[in-house]
Amino acid sequence: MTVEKSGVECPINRAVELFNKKWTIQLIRDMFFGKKQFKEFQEDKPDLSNKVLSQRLKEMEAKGLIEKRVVNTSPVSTEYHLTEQGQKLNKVIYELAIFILDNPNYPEYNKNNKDQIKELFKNTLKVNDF
Amino acid sequence: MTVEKSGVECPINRAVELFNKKWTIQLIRDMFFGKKQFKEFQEDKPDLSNKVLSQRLKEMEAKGLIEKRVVNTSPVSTEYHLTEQGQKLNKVIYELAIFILDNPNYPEYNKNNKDQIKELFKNTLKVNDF
DNA sequence: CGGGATCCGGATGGATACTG
DNA sequence: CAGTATCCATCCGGATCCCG
Repeated sequence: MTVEKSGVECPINRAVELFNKKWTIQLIRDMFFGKKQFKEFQEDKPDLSNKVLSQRLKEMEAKGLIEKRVVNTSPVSTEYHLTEQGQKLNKVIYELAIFILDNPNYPEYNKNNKDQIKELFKNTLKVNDF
Repeated sequence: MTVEKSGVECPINRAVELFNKKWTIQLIRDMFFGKKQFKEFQEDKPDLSNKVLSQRLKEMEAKGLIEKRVVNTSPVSTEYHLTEQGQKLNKVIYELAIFILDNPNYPEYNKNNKDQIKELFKNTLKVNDF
């Protein structure tokens, strides 16, 4: 690629480093959709173990995508939020969704639900705001 | 998520199924940047083995992202191209690149090279065409 | 050149049990 | 609720050799 010749890594390689661990993308999506607590992230993911979830959250925090807030100590209450940087992933998530929704290989998305889901993503991700 | 309640999978889950595997994103990027041959994909990836590359190409073909063209039989010459669907990933790739380039955590991209790389991606991915 | 077959190691992640 | 500690299965992928 031309990028390498200028002496820097291709940004796509950097991006892959950030997102190729399992569950990472879904966790970011979940935070856009309002999930904050450790347990919430596991609700619709029966095979996301404590260990892996804990690892992912730490990694994402170390990479500056999310931040951890200890809200209360007894009972323990912790919240995870997207950082300002993390929120800039809204367009990536949106384009991923659009790619699938507009893909004829996924007929489960039809005229009955497609536009609704698009609107849901568009509003939730605030695609036009940033 | 609200999506699940409408009876369909979240499109992000579907997207993750497509791109989870190692090298997939880079291979798609490479094809946007003109690479076509088996060997070309390995050039800047010293640890992408024949086996894994072969697997990835087959998977991507099965998923309708790329197509295989046997150009010549002796000597063997095969080309891999993005399908019409695959080409619609241009915006996903673009947004991934932009996210990294505009991220202050990657100071290797500075005023000297950032705009150049952005232009390169914008032109190569033809972001405004589709 | 474009792969297939085998072999094998390390990394990843899931299950379970336990703790503050 | 939010994790930690262990154990274990699997899977993924790299190396090597081989073939048309």
